[in-house]
Formats: sequence, C-alpha cells, structure tokens
Amino acid sequence: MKLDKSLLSGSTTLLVLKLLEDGDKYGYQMTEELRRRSDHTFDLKSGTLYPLLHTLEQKGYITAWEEPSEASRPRRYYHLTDAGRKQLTEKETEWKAYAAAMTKVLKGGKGYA
Amino acid sequence: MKLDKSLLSGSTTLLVLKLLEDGDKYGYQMTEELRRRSDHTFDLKSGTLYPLLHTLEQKGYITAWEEPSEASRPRRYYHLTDAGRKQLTEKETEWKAYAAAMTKVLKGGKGYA
DNA sequence: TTGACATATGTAGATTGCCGATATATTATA
DNA sequence: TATAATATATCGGCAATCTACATATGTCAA
Repeated sequence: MKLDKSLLSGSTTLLVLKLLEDGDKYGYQMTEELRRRSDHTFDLKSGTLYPLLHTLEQKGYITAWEEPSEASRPRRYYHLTDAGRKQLTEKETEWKAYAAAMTKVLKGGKGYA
Repeated sequence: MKLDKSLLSGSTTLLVLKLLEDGDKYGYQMTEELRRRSDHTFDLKSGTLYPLLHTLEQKGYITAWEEPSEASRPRRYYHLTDAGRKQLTEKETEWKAYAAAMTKVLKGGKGYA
C-alpha cells in the first residue's frame, strides 16, 4: 500500500470478501480490481493476498476451484459462501463503527464537554 | 478495544497526538478521554499506551514532565511539539485518504464499470 | 488493619497481520 | 532467447498490539 501499511491492518479480509460479493473472482483479478476501485490507494501484495485466501478458505468463508486459461497459467477462482457473506456483514458493521469513532475523536478537539 | 483489534492498527499514534492537540495530558487521562470521546469504542490498554508514549517522546513528537498529585501517584504529563503537530497533520491526511478509499470500495459493488 | 478499589505508570512475552524477497509456471513478443 | 505480463505460492522478518504481570499511592469499608 502507498499508505502507512499499519493503517490497513485487519481490513484486508473485509476488502477481499467485499470484492467477492458481486461475483466469483481469482486472486490476481482481485488485486487489480481493488487497485482500480480504490483509485490506486490499495495495492494488495501477492504475499498478503494468497495466504489470506487460503485462510479464508480454511475458515469456510470462501470455496475455490481451478479453471484453465488460454491466456496464462490456470486460475484459481473463489466463491463467497453463506458463512462468508455473514462474516462480510459483520466486518462491514465493525468497520463503520470504527470509522465513526475515529471521526468523532478527530472532530472532537476543544469542543468536547 | 471492543472491535477486532486488528482494525485499529496504526491509528493509535494518530489518536494520541490528536488528544494532545488541545492541551497537555497524562497517560491515564488520555485513556479515559479517548474512551469518552469515542463513545466507548476505543479502550486503550496500558500495555499499548505507555510504550507508545515513550516511542513518541524519543521521536521528538512529544515532551514530558513529571508532576506530583495529591490524589494519586505522580503523573507524567505530555506536550505536543511542533514536529508532533506536523506529524499529526500528516497522519490525519493519511487516515482521510484511507477512509475515503475504503468507502469507495465498500460502496462499489456491481456498479463499477 | 487489612483488603479491595481507583488511580497511575510501567515491562515482558506472545500473537498477529502484512510485507519484501524469492520461486515457479504459462504465454506473448521483442 | 530473454524479457515482460499474467498468475499462484511460500518463507522469514518486522511492527503493532495485547495479555498478564508488577509496582506505587491514596481512600474507604469491613
């Protein structure tokens, strides 16, 4: 990421699950799409993405299958499960609470009682 | 924190510097104020706060002095330096960029082109 | 008077999340 | 034939935070 990487911590799972919400995708594709959808703010590394995908699969949030490609080596597609969808909702709620609290503190200043 | 702790990563520095923006404070006070200003969302642990304060002091973002207290053991007050104020501005800008990108991705969905 | 609680600061060890570096495979193209 | 783009993967390491513990001071109740 361009940003101080430590700002990102924990939200990568949320982002990946979110990308899978509107259709099955393979890893490399997620990296590209995330970069695009975030206006080049997020630049997911393969060393972060692939281990994460394996973890999410183990936890039952996503399932995977291999598909040959004429353009490259075979692609590993991922599909969001019901459990994954539930997890996505939870993480999204958590993010909103976190962002709201941050905003509150940053706006706070001398105005707090 | 109540939230998945990993969501918080990296923003603790920003929060602490922000608290010091409107006046010198001691550690325990920052914990309480942060809890209050965030509606109990952020609950900074002493094991996180005190080492962080020492690091920020080493980096020259804050300075410290000891003050006796009638009500408890002596308090260690911290003051935001000019360098700290500059760092605060940078971290705040970074946070906004990060939050904006997150919002973009989370709103995205099937609508992206 | 001692034991619990609130206030206040601190360290040590463990865990976790992410990254950089590296490796490998396939196809296209220079 | 070598370099780049696409695509997946592992390993070692670092940084940030937490849990648990330790310590010090004052107050209040049993």
